[in-house]
Amino acid sequence: MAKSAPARKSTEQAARAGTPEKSEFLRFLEWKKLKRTRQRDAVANEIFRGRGHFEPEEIVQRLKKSRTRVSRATVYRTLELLRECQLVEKLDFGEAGALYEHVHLGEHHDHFICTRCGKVIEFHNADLEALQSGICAKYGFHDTHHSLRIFGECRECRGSRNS
Amino acid sequence: MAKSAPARKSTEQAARAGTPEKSEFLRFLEWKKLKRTRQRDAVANEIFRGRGHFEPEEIVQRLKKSRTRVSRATVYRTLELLRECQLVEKLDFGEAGALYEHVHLGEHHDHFICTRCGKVIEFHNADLEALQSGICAKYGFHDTHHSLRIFGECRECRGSRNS
DNA sequence: TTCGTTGCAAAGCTTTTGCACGAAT
DNA sequence: ATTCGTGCAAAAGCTTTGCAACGAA
Repeated sequence: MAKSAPARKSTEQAARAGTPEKSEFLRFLEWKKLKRTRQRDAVANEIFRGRGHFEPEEIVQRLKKSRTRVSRATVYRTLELLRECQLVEKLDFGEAGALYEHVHLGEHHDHFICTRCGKVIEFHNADLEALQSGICAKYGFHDTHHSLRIFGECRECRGSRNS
Repeated sequence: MAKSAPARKSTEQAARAGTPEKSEFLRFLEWKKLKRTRQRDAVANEIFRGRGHFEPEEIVQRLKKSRTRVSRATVYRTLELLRECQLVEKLDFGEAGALYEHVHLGEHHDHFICTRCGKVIEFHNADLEALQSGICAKYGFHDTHHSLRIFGECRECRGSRNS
């Protein structure tokens, strides 16, 4: 990609990057004076393509099937970069195991995690966000991001209470 | 401990257990028909003694210095039991590493995690809890426990903005 | 050309497990 | 006596790292 004339400005490069998240990543690389490589592109694309949660190994496997081979080490190294610029978050759903999640720019959400069926449900509530902001202000804490996980039983599992 | 006449009822045994968390644990063991052992007592005591966060290895080391030797394997096995009865929670503070936390009965709290100095600040807000309950109800989700982590900069770090 | 980046394989860590011995009821 | 729990050491994962070759700017 970007095989024609190389971009001169970050905005140019970012503009043809596909998703806004990808642009953000490219901007981050530039800012950090890091190089844009085939591998970093591939990892980022693979992650930004999906909307769900994933494990590092999953990305390694998916890429194995694609034309761009990326080593496990590089996947981990790139994941770390994506964490640094907050495009990816590490989650921990307890029983369900530790996962990563692709953060969609400007689309924060929280999670319900059903401890019976393992389902992860996303939700968003503006009042909740507002209240959290208020609490942060009260404590003089400057919130950059946050994560709320509610564990319990989902509606379906509650319905079929037969165990 | 409990060297005189063995307890007949859970309440008896639990009554002289020290902290309410410890009682809860003993009740759990009884309920699960598991045995109360020197090692399980030692691990639980060590955890309930502190109020902070800890890593499994920390408990192993602290116990190494005490008179009750407990193997690493047993610490992990006991930690799993404590998780089962929700007396201990696994947290994930990102940069700061994955930790466990001793859950104080009836004293739920959330966390601010300063990504600059690594400090973890606990807070509690009743409105927030109420709002969360409301959201759960709306989604038909039965909340058993939840975890809110807010990442950012604490007041002190914001003040000394010199980097 | 010059550094940063990658791949590989080795090393590191944390956590889990099989098994024989030991302890609790 | 039984049955469950423990310690040990080996095994498993998962993640990180050193180093020579490679590739982007």
